[in-house]
Amino acid sequence: MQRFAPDYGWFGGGFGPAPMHSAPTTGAGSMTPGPTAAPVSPERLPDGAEGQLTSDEYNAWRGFLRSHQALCRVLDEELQRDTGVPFVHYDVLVQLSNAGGRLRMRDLAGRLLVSRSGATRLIDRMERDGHVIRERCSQDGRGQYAVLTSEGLKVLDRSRPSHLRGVRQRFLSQIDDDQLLAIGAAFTRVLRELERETGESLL
Amino acid sequence: MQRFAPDYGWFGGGFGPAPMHSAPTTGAGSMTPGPTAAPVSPERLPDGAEGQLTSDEYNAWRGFLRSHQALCRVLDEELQRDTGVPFVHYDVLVQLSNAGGRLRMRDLAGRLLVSRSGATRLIDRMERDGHVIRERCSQDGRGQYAVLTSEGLKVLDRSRPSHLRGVRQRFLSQIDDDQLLAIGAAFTRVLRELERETGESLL
DNA sequence: GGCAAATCGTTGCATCCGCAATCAACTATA
DNA sequence: TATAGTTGATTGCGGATGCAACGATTTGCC
Repeated sequence: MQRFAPDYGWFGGGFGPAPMHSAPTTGAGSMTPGPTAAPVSPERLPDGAEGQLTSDEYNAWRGFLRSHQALCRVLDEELQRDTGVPFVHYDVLVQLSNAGGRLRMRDLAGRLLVSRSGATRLIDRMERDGHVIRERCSQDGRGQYAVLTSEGLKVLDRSRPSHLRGVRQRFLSQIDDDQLLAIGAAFTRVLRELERETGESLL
Repeated sequence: MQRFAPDYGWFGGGFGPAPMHSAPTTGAGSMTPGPTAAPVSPERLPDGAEGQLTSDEYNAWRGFLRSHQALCRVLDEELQRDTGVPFVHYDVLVQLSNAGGRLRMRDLAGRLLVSRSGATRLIDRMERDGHVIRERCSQDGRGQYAVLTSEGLKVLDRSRPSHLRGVRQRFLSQIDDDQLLAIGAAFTRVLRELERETGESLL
């Protein structure tokens, strides 16, 4: 299962000439796929402005993408198995708890980084589960609060330790203190840049 | 739009006593939500084994989660706008290109970290777009290859520069060289740990 | 060789999500 | 105060995904 080029094709010119491919209509089929893949020189800096990634850049970016996928899947499975709560619901419980128990739908959507309709449906489900209830907003007749129920809080308290253990084992304990600081600072800057670009508040 | 406690409630004991909440059946409604949120002491180490996060840990973990959400959304929008290709399709094109132009469905699913049915549907769509075709596998009668078409390769080449520019601007250029190395190394370890746990190959 | 078990890709089904449209309620301006 | 424009939440709809089940094929074992 060796994989020479660490895929994503983002640095080092990939495979030299250009891979053969069959026309969309008929596949010629005389291809010998793997063995002649050009070995890639590491640390090749971006050529012009057109953008290849150095191997360090590549590692960071692809590691970021794939770690997130794999990590979230595993954590979600674990959470569901242990407490029956999906990762997204857990996130809602935490946000509500941190906000003092209640949050306008709009603000909840903002903190979760989901659309408004997404938040509506999410709270629908969690209301069915008895973990939140809706309450009309007295100041603004259009508004709805999502309110954490005692059942919801119990579920949060019950699932937090195991979830945090999972996060520690798979993420935090793989990272030494310097890296932790570096990562925290880097992501803060990333979010700040995205805030600047989109106008949304992300921090 | 101030937000005192950096939400996710993962360090520092959150709000002291326990937030009031109404019973699921009837919301009493006499809550004064925000202002008395207990100020949080930063850098409080995990108390026992039950797991709170230090603020550094919290920053890294939450930054990781939120950056990914925000970043992928923006990059996907940009990619779709510029070239009509969704981020997922781009990933497929890259994987195929790196593999020399063709990949068994199973391997493609593995590299994309999606389910097999997910890969099937994905290739269905991309085949409709003319970016890939299917080819039977001669060695294994069960197998199918997803094969990059010349059209697909053209699309990849056309979208790569702009996409990479976006990745640079929003991610790589927010990170200095030390941080880049730290992040790359950290994620590699994270993936290795997940490989150990799940048995799948992720690197 | 022959049969059981495993693997590959696909499909039905259910779930979840975002966009656009909608209705209700608030705000600003004349 | 009247009216237009904005904002909040919900709903219909289509798209994308995973799980379980299925048929086809290969592999392992006797």
